[in-house]
Amino acid sequence: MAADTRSSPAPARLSLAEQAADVIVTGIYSGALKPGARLFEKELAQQLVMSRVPLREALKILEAQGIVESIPHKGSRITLFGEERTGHIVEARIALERIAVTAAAPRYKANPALASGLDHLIARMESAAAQLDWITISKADLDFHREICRVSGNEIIGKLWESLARHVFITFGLEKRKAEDAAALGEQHRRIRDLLIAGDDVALQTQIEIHITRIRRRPPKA
Amino acid sequence: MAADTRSSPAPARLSLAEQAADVIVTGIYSGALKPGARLFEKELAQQLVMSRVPLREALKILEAQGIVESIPHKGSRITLFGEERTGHIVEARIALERIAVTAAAPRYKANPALASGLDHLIARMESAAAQLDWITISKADLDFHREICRVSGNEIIGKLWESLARHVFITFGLEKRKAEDAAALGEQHRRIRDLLIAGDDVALQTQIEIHITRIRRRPPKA
DNA sequence: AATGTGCTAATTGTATACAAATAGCATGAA
DNA sequence: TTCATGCTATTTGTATACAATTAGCACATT
Repeated sequence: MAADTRSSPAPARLSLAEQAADVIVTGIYSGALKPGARLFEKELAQQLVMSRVPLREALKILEAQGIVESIPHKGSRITLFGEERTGHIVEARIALERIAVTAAAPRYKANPALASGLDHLIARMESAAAQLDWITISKADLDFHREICRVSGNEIIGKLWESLARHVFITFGLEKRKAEDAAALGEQHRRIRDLLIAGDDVALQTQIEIHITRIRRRPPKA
Repeated sequence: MAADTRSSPAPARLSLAEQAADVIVTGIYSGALKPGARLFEKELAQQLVMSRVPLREALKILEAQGIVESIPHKGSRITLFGEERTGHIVEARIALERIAVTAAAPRYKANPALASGLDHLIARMESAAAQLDWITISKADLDFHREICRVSGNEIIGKLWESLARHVFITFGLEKRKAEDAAALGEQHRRIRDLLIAGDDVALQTQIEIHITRIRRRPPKA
C-alpha cells in the first residue's frame, strides 16, 4: 500500500479529551455555548457522544487554560468574556508575540525557506476570506501565529500560546465581522512575513502591536 | 459557633486532581520524580492514594501546562528541563512579569496599603531563608510574584503565570543552592516592592529583568 | 544470522456503577 | 411573614471493571 494514502483509521494524534476540549471551544466560538453558562457533565458528555470521564479531563484542560471555571462539588461554567478581559487578552498577546517574533526573525532570515509554512497559511486565509468563511479564517490566522511560535524554538512560549490562542479564538467569535476586515488580513500577515525574513526586529515589534490592536479600533475611513 | 474558627474539614478549595498535580510538581522539585521519567498511572495513583481517574485529570492539567508530555496510548513522561528550556522559561517570565508590574504599579501607587500582601511574603521568605528551608523560600518567592499578578487585575496574565510558575518552581528545585543567594532574596524583593509603590515603571522594567536573570549569572565577587 | 510473525503481558482508554455533596423545596415554628 | 429544618432530587467525585492498543519476546522462516 502506498505510504501516504492515509486510509481509514488515522493513528489519532489527539486524545479524546483534547478533541472534546476543541469541540467545546469551537462551540463557544460559534455561539452554541455562551460565556457564563453552566456546563453539566452528563448532558455535555452525551452531546459529544462520550462518557463523563474523558469529558471531565477536557474540562480540567480548559480550566487550566482559563476557558472554564470550576468549583469543587459545584460544577463548571464558561468564563465570562467582557470588555476588560478582551483587553487583557490583547495585552498578553502582544507580550507573547513580541518574544516570539524576536526569537523567530533570525531563523527566518537565516533560512527564508521556512516562510513557506507562513505562505500556505496566508493562502488558506485568503481563500477563506473570499468566501467569508470566518471559522477557517480565524483558525488560519491563529495557525499563522502558532507557526511563528514553533519556528521561534521556544517551547514555553509555544505552550503559553496554546492557552492564549483559545482565548483569542473565542474573542474572534464574539466580534462583529466585516468583509473589509477579511480582505485586509492577507496583506497584514504578508507584511509580518516579510519583516520576519528581513529580520527587522524594531519594525516587527511595532507591526505586531498594530496587527494585534487593529481588530479593536479600526481606522475611521476604512 | 464562632465565625472563623474554621474547625475540622475545611471546605476543600482544591479538587483532588489539582492537589495531585501539586504533589507531582513538588515531587519533581524535590528530585523524587526525575525529568524524562515515565509516569505509570496505576503506580502513581496508588502512591498518591487515589484511583486512576483523578490522577489522569491531574496529568491532563500538567500536560496543558507543559510539565508533562503525553502520547495517546503510549503514556506520559515528565518534560525534560535542559539548559535551553531553562533559558526559555526565563525569557517568558521576563515578558509576563513586565506586563504584570506595569499594570500593577499604578494600583500600588494609588493604594500603598496593598503592599502589605507583599510584605508578608517577604517576611516569610526571610524567615525561611534563615533556616535554609528552600522549598518554603521557593514557594514564597513565587507567591510574591503571583501576588503582583493578582493585583495587576489581569486575569489572563494570572492564568499564564500559573503555568509558568510551575516551570519556574521546578527550575528552582534543579538549581544548586547557596546560602548567600537565600540571604539576598529579601533585599531583592523589597526593592521591587518599593518601586511598585513609587510607580516608577522604567526602573521596574530593568529591576524585574535583573531580578529574574540574577539567578543564572551571579556576580563574580559574590 | 537476520528478519518477520504471532502470542502474551502490561498499559492506557473508556464506560458503568456507586458514594458524597449540594441545592431546591416543602414543612413547620416563632 | 420569616426563618429554620429536614427531606429529596440533582449533580459532581471516585472507584472498579472492562475494552483496546501497544510493547516485548519467543519462535519460525529465509
